[in-house]
Amino acid sequence: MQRKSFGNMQCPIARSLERVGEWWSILILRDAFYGLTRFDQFQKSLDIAPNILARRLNALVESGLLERRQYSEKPPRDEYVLTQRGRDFRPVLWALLAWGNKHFAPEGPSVVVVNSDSGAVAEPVLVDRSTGQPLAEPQFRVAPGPAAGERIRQRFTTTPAAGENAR
Amino acid sequence: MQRKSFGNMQCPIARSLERVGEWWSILILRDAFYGLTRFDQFQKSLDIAPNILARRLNALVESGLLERRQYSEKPPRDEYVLTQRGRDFRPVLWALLAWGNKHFAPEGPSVVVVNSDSGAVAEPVLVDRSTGQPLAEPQFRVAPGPAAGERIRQRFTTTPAAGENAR
DNA sequence: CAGTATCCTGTCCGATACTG
DNA sequence: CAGTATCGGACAGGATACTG
Repeated sequence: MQRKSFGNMQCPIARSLERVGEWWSILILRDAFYGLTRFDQFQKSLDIAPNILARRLNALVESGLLERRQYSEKPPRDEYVLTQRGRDFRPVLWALLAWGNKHFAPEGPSVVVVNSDSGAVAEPVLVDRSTGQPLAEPQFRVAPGPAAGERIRQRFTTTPAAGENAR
Repeated sequence: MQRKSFGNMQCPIARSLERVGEWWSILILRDAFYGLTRFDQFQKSLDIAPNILARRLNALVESGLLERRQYSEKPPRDEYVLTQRGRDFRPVLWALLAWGNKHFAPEGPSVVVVNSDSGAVAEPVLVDRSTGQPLAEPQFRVAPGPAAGERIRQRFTTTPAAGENAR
């Protein structure tokens, strides 16, 4: 990890982890989605050391997930807002939320996704956009894409359970 | 993180991160979904030090994501297979995959989700199971659930953009 | 208020050697 | 093959003090 390339960097999952692999990064994004934008809002919310917060915030800006925006000039003040790339991260967050609720909340969920109008609790499911089918196995699986290099292609031809899941 | 509680541990996202917060954990799960089960398969695939692999594998077993299963007795041999809890993690992985493909694959995707039968490339979208509506803002938002404690409840009443997203 | 500058610690991780 | 045992390095993260 860190800068050492990390397995096969062609893998989109590994690439994603390059940007949000640290704990705080994801929690900061969670709070950004919640509407927090200012340094000290994050700090209070997360109870994180200021230097660490600054470091993670900078990393997120460099990765293009957050954008620094000056909201005051007299005393120069910056706020951090989600970019499109950052906003696109929400499904990951909500998938994580759904998984956590299902498996690590014996007392019931403390945070849920709801319909803003009706207030009805939503149950997040991953589906294929065009067909609407739930993305479950064995109906769906991962496969090499058009830009797959040799290394990735091999994984799908030489390994024991190519396409099948471990049972 | 580590054992220091980590912000608000009632948050399902934080709880999830407790189990899969480390880089290798997620990559190991990715490979487990791919069908790998044996120690040295993971090691070769990930190019990870054996002691680290053992550590992460044990953590995953302790968290109930993987299950150790003896597949040979003469020489005792264990393999690691996904539990139900582990299999439920797939949406997170695929959301991560979709996000990586969209934002960090200028040359096009190297790995995609496909329909096993037709081979058609699927586009993962998070929707509400009962209504089928895409889980996007501002139609949907997070809200305190039935088991929300005081601290969580406060976040949704006292902060600037309760329910709204940063624009 | 929004950070920066230091110093320190924990531990994640890498490399290597060894074993049933 | 499936790990365990050690040693060391890098860095995330914590605590604290300071500044425009």
